[in-house]
Amino acid sequence: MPELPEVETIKRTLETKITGQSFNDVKIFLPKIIRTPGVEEFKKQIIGKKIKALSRRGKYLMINLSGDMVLVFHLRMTGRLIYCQADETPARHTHLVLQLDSENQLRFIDMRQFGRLWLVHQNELNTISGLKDLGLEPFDDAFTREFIKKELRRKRTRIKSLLLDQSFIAGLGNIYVDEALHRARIHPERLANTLNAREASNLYSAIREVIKEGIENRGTTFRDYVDGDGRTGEYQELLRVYNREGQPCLKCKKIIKRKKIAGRSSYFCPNCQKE
DNA sequence: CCGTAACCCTGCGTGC
DNA sequence: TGCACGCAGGGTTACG
Repeated sequence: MPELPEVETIKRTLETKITGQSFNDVKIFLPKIIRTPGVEEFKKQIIGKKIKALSRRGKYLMINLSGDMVLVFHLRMTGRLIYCQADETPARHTHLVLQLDSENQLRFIDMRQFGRLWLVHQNELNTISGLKDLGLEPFDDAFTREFIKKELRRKRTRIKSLLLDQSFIAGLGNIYVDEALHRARIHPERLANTLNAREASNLYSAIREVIKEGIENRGTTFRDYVDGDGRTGEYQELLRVYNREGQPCLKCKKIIKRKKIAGRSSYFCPNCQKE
């Protein structure tokens, strides 16, 4: 499940390889993954376009093309974007193959078929619901201790729900939210407006830490995630609570619990993270 | 404003 | 061994 660190890792692994190349052909095996435009229009518009740069916003990956067009991907749960040679056997669930220069290809693979892409003009990016409503990036200059303190005060929702809300902070998903809350020693069911200044400050630091460490370790491979080269991440080795139900807390040795909160499996230490 | 749930989908773990 | 079933999960949408 690619969250910010995973998408950032994919972006970094791909950009060194594909920047400067052009899309010379395209094969679409599962048309519904393309949200806009229609299949024929998509082919017509993308063929011949040159890749100028890659960027990321929240969990969205953007490929900036010539003609001020942008190819936007959201990988959702199990989506993969792989750079490879044309003669490599296509993996199962390959839904889109973008032919680059010579024998190189960019392939979109997605077992669950939840991933989506859009091809739009630069000034139509604000028509993509979800992308246009994204909140601040954890490393945006505007994302400060003061910002989070102020925002938490006026939110009555549970802190876990709030951190998963992409219109509040962009890029956090289930794994990094649980990790951040554990570091900040905050129970996932606490109401946001009950957090004191100290807790808000700790949460701010914890979010930036886990995201930074996630990127430094090339993301978390829990099950499906791989980067643009097909390599797994390493951060799963460093997770302190996520997917560790029944195992001892690395800080206090109490047993990690799992509970469904905000519709998501939530892992926490009942001792370090009091209600 | 907030919470819950359905929806999309396939693989996998569980229980019979 | 094999089948049926339920669960997992990001984000959007609908509804109370």
